[in-house]
Amino acid sequence: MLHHSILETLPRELQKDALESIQVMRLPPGKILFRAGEHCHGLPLMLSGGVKVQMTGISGNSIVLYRMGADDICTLSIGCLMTGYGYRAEAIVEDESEAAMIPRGLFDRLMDQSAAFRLGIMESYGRRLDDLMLLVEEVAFRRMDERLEEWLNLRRSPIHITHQELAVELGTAREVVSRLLKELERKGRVRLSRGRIDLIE
Amino acid sequence: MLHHSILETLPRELQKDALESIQVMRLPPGKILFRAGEHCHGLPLMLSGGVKVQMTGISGNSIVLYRMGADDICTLSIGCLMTGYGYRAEAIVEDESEAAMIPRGLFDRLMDQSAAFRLGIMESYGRRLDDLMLLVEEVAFRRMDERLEEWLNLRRSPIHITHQELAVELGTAREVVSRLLKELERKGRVRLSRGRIDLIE
DNA sequence: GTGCCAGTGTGACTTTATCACTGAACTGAG
DNA sequence: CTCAGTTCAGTGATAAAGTCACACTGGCAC
Repeated sequence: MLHHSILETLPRELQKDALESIQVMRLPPGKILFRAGEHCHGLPLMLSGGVKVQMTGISGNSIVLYRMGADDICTLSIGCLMTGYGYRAEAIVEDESEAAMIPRGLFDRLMDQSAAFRLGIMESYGRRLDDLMLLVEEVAFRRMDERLEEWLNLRRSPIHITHQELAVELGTAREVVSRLLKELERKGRVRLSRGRIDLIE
Repeated sequence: MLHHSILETLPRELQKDALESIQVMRLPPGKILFRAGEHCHGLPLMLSGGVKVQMTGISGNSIVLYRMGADDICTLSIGCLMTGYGYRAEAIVEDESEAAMIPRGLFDRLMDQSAAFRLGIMESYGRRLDDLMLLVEEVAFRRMDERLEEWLNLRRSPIHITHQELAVELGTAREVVSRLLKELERKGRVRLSRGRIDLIE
């Protein structure tokens, strides 16, 4: 079902209009929502599921910048939509998701006619900037073993992920993750197996 | 003089209105435009000069996130303005600057009534997200010696800066900067003196 | 001058990144 | 099932970067 809180805020008539011209996309896990360099043809509103946004540097290394979940707005798309530049990052569907595509014309109309819609967009932008600022600090100054433990503790055991994927989450090298995990296993905090991490206690 | 391209785009009548309720601030070097935790009472438009935005992590380390110059918009303020949260970063005036303060009410009105104003705001947001994404990649993956040289080569010799300040620019430790600079001096690329770096050639 | 202090230099050590390689675990074809 | 190919994980060696501790020094205030 098409349900997103930013659409709820619209006046009844505008909402009706909107619901007609919006198409809902079903996104299976692994699907690429957009790639680096691609152009943007609409603003995706996340209805359900989960999508990660990551970027690959010139060095070839990648890092996950943030995630989008139900009721999020793909803020990154707005910039591409307005300036016509291509995406700098890529978005990969993690959990079975649904997203509503708002075409450029409708976006302009909603921005023009609804203060609540504008507020939603601005808030979303603000949160995203905040996320990225925190990430910069994290990457620049925090210790990798702390960040790894924190990341693990935010999940529910067992965690299905390869060391390489975990390295991309943290923006480091696979070997570093392997060594730190091995250290945690020695301390009895985790149990390791291929593509899987079990948290202990 | 109050001149900012986003104001130029306004329809004549709105522009007249705007110019009346906007107050211009003179900002001497060293002045703090806003501090972390402070609340925001308007959107600053940069008319001239230069301001750096930096953030201090829990660790106490700081890093420069980006700079604002003439004709820029302090995008970071919009989020604070709309959500009411405090700033996460601080803004420090570097060169003698002027900024126009757009109060909340006027901002809302401009967003409501001018598509060009909205476009300007969105573009500014997009650029800022882009900047931060590039910074994340830079901090996570690039070598410090390269980043240092690049930073130096973007300035005009002599550069008046302490090693500590340069460390904040790059998000690293003072000792690292000192050692890398010493290495550059040994290679004959720079000449070092207290609070000053001369580029050679 | 003398004392003070921000700024700088450097050794010792830890943490993280990179490179190179090994072996183990899974997959699919036959 | 067996074998070959591929992905994933472990690890040593080495280099780069971060941390801690402390010595030195240039310039300003008195």
